[in-house]
Amino acid sequence: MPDFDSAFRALADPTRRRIIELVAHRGMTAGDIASHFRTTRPAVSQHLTVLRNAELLSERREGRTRIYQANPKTVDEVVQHLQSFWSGRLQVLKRQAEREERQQRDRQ
Amino acid sequence: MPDFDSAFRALADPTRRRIIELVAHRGMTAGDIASHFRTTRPAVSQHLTVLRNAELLSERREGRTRIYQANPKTVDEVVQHLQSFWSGRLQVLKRQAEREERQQRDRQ
DNA sequence: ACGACTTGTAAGCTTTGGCTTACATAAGCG
DNA sequence: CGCTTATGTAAGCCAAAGCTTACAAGTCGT
Repeated sequence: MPDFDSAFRALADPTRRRIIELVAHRGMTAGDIASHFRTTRPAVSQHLTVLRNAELLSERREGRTRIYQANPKTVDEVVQHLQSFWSGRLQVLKRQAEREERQQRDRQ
Repeated sequence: MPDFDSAFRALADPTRRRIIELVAHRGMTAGDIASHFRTTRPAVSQHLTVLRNAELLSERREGRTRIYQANPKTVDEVVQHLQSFWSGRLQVLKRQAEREERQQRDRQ
């Protein structure tokens, strides 16, 4: 079970979100990931630490490189948690909002 | 279309996430919301501003009160965006991870 | 053992973020 | 018109976060 607090905090940074997208499909080495950004390599390394602590990425060592890959289970749980905010009322409220929007449009 | 950056940043704070849960079902006045927290009312008011700017809440004025309610459309879009990180590979990777976990368990 | 390569960590700086107190604004009520 | 109620805004403070440079720690090849 992930810590939602650290997960949401990790997702707050745009660089970290881009990192997750990068390694969603396949694993990549730390240096390879860093090369996709303008910031320095240590900065990216720190982002990787944050993402790993949030269990959004998994790390495996291979020779002298470290390979990072997204941890789909955690992201999935974050999505589930976000959806549970609405506890099934999402659809209801959405329809309600659309209805109100329609009424407002029709009034004009 | 919401600004994902401000939305994710808004969700990074635990108090703000609790606020969203509070007003997911029904609208509540600013003071009513603030009474659910230990922090001062102005602090909560600032959180409400952040959430409104991220379009996660909608505000309507009623007399001398302001009523806040979650904006399901934006939350929904954030969820969609998170899921799109995986572009359909979520299930694949999840099964893969579970398979690896099983293998690792069986090895012990 | 040595040198190059890959990566993480420490220290320090600057910006951002959240909190508090004090003040401003605006609506309702007598 | 004052007075109260409901709320937002401004100023200032402190902690957290992100960046950079410098350094440490493994790993591979010769």
